[in-house]
Amino acid sequence: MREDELPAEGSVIEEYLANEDIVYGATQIFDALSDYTRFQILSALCLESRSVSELKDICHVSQSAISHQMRLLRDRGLVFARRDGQRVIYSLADEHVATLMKVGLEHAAEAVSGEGE
Amino acid sequence: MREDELPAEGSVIEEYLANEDIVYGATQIFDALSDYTRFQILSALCLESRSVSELKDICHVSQSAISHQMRLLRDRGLVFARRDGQRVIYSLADEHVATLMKVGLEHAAEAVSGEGE
DNA sequence: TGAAAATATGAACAAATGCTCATATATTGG
DNA sequence: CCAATATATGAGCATTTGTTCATATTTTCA
Repeated sequence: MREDELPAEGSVIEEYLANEDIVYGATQIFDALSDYTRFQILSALCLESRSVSELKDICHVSQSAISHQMRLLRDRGLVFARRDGQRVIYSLADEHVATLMKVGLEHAAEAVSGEGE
Repeated sequence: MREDELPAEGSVIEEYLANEDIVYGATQIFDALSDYTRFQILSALCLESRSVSELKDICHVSQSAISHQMRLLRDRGLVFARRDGQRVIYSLADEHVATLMKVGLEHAAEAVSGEGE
């Protein structure tokens, strides 16, 4: 089916919701974004690629903690690593991440500003 | 500042990222979407409002499990409850949720279809 | 009023999570 | 080759999480 042809009935989203693997996969990317450290890592990588030690400075956690988190993010296909001498440079591997973070931040910004209502 | 006036420099997103409360709030909404049961609940509520027992049937978990999850979602402002006789009807309270789920599902759908590469 | 139906809540518990600490591995320059 | 630097990994641990079980609360209807 060509991309500009819309299905006669039912939405693509509902098709996705009916697929257990896809739903589970969706929860996995949200899980990746649900931890403060990982969110900081991914937001830093949205702007530019970074080494482990740079990420450690940005997130104010130990080198080991960063490495453990990078493994998780690598395993889930959200970042990829490339070696540059002694350093390992991580980059964002998924274009959806930036979109998600943007919407999540907008949600939170509204919630924070509208706190005293 | 009027909404259609853009700031002279820097992006809104970077402003949000500099605000700890906003970043934490963002991780909280992702956390809500990171559990399979909660994701099912919220996706059901995207389509229409539902009672606890309806959600229990949709998610195949106990009534108690649903109630506990609804409390969490209520506390985070993602759903609101209205009583209708013996039933309590839950509705989606946040328009960002649907957007996030859509992007998350699209991400997962690509990951699933592109598994054998 | 009292039983039935729907929902909420608290305690308890197993599983998952994110960190630290110690140590292993990899790369570079002298 | 060796020391220094950067990163990865495994074990251990405290905390968090999602569920179940039992029970409380709320509402309706006979």
